[in-house]
Amino acid sequence: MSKSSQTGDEDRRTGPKRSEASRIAVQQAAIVELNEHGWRGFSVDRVAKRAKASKQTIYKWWQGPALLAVEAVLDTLPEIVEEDGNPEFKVAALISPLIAAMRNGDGAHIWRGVLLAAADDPDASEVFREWMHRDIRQPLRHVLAREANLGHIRRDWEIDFALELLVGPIWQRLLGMRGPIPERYAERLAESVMAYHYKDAPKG
Amino acid sequence: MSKSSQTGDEDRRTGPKRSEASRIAVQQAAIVELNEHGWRGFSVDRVAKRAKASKQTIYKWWQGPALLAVEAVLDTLPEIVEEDGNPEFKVAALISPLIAAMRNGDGAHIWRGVLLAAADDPDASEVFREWMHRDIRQPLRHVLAREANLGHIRRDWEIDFALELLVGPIWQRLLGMRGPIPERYAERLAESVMAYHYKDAPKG
Amino acid sequence: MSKSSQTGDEDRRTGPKRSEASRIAVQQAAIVELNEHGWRGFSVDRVAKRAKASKQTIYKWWQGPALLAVEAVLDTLPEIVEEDGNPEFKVAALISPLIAAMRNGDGAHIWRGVLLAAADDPDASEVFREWMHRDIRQPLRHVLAREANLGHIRRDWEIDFALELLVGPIWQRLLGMRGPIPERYAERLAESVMAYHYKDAPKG
Amino acid sequence: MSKSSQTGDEDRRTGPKRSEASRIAVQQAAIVELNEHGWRGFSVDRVAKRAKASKQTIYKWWQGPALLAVEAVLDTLPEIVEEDGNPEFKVAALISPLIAAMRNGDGAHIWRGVLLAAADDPDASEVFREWMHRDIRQPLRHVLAREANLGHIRRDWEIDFALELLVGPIWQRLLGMRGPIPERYAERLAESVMAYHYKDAPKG
DNA sequence: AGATAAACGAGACGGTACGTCACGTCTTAGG
DNA sequence: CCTAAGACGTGACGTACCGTCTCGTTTATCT
Repeated sequence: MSKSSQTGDEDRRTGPKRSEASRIAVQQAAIVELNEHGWRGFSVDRVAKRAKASKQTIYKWWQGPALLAVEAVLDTLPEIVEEDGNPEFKVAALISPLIAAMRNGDGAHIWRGVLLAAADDPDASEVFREWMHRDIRQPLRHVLAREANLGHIRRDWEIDFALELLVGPIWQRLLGMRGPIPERYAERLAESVMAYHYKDAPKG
Repeated sequence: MSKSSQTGDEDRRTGPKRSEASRIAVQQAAIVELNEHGWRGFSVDRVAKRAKASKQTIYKWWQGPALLAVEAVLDTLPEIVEEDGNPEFKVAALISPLIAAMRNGDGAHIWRGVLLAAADDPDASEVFREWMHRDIRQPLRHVLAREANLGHIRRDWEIDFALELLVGPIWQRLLGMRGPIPERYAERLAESVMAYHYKDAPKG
Repeated sequence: MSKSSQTGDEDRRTGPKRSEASRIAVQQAAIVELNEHGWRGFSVDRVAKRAKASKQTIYKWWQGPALLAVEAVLDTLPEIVEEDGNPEFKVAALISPLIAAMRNGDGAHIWRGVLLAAADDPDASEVFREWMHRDIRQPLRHVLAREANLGHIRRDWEIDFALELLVGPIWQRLLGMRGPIPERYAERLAESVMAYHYKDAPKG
Repeated sequence: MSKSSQTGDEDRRTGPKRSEASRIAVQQAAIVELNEHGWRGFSVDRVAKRAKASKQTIYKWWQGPALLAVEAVLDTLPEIVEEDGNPEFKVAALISPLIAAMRNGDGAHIWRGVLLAAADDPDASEVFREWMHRDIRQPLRHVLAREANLGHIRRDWEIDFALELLVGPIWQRLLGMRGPIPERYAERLAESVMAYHYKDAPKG
């Protein structure tokens, strides 16, 4: 669960705790709504009605529709696991859960919504950026740093560019949205990142 | 000017013509509004008020806020010009007007709005996609096809992937939006496309 | 035809005359529209479209929708004819064309619209009032003045009250509008006027 | 208060009640607007602005501008009180609150608006008709029925006609609207009703 | 026979209001 | 104190009509 949906304080003393049932109902409803109406038609009122929750409760735990949508979907991603293999494979592994999610039925539609929600709202954007930083950029830096021939890729802007090469094309796919995501898409993106960086690598 | 804001028929015989002054006022107002309030706060009412136009007129010529925003900005892009030079340079030239626009003052903010507007609405998305197809994908295909070592890049999905590698990272930049777009960005994207495709190229 | 739809000047020198065909088409269309949509939904745009006339033409000859509606209907009333008979009969004759019109198919609906149109707009109201003055109040005054026993009914407010007794109930019918106008309605109204005034008459 | 502005259910259990302050502010604003702009210029937007209420709230409790106007004014009428005296006086008493309201400053203007609003809209018309039925027609029937010499006035259409004689002239006054309502107007109308019906009465 | 001018169809335009929808805040009552 | 239910002010949506205006065509009368 992301930060903003946590209580944060541990010394709360009285009254009932936050209802987990309510949280789950709201997030599930949010995903269904995002799928059925897209980000454009996403509405807190409808989520509340569907989840049989009150708007007050939603606004208490989420700052607004954008954060609600973004967190609801991000919370469904699996934990990141360190994979073994050659660096290309490791890089591909960073985005393959994302790509798997998008291939899964309405996944593309939903993730499109997330992207838009994140872009619409500064706070949601921040949450999204943090997720990407933690779950993709950080591991990516590790892989690149440890890889013998790419040890020279260290500076922030270099990592940023690698990240852009890795995930940017996914957004283009998502926004253009023609047909399903092809096979081996993650692998090809990883190859592209590698190809760009190896060209500067010291030959050996 | 994009398709939907043209009359299309040349044999209309009577009645006043579409007011060019009104069209320009509306599109300029739209850009200002997009800059000041972002896509989230973009409102036809305000555009109308600022342009001293009536909502009815706007809705007559544009289907809604999304198309209004997208066209207003796309119409400001310069015509595409064929450039000379090596293939990498030619590819970079395809996106450098876009990148130049984004570097220009509020450009990034505005283009972010365009991207969101296009993603929010199917029709705006279509207009945006057509623009990209015509102004970027088509020339890209030409460059790749003529380039000796890349003549094997022919199939649609190959072009699509090259396109994704070329523009995807820009969207990631735009959505993440930290700091300005670095120097030689277009060139680096072009290099990345080339690096990926040359790796499959028959060695010569 | 009422005043405002006449040209008024005889020294026009050049150009075509007012098109009678257009005038008729517009007035007929107006009546149909008044019937189909009531006064609430009466729209110059639709009248113009139905009559294949241009709005400009309509606004040239009529000041606005209210006058258009009122005149269109008033122009369908027959000329007033002096009738013979006892005073009660003569009084009834003053309103029987009106009542006949209201009984005629959609007449009630249409006249309801006229009443509303007249009340909505000062100019239309004036036209309506003039019609009533000329076609009902004036003849009514004559009848009352000539009738032996009612010669004492002379002052303006007395005539006005008689007029109110005579036509007021019709408006109440029109606004309440339950069921058709009963038989002998005009006669009963005339009786009521007489009954009220005879009670003050010098016995003889 | 009229029917449509009541909640109707008494077993609602949770949530805020309807705000009485808002209801009052809206109805008062409605009356002021009706007075200043007449029915023609009556606009929900302006009422909302003046009452510092939201359009949504207004549309929640009133079906539209017509019902808003009609109810706002009808709600200002005093309760009906049974009066003592001869039948003529009793009949006059039925309409004297109405006539008093019309004499009161801008009353005529406002009531004119009510009449038009009621005529413009079927639902408003129904509310108006119900009010008239309950507050005028019903008591009128009682008075006529109990009066020795008029016991023969029983059938619906007879009552209806009496009602038309009684209130119709008021509408004619309201629509023609020249000068103030004269003195003893209610009494004269009552006399007229009586005069008409006594003429058929069995001589005693 | 032009030239002149008005009438006319079509319809674009700036406005204002309509009736609906969503946001985010606030109020009430139940657990 | 958390929650469901939902009323409320704010403001945008997309549509309809008003009354003015500009086009280009079609008559009539005047030179």
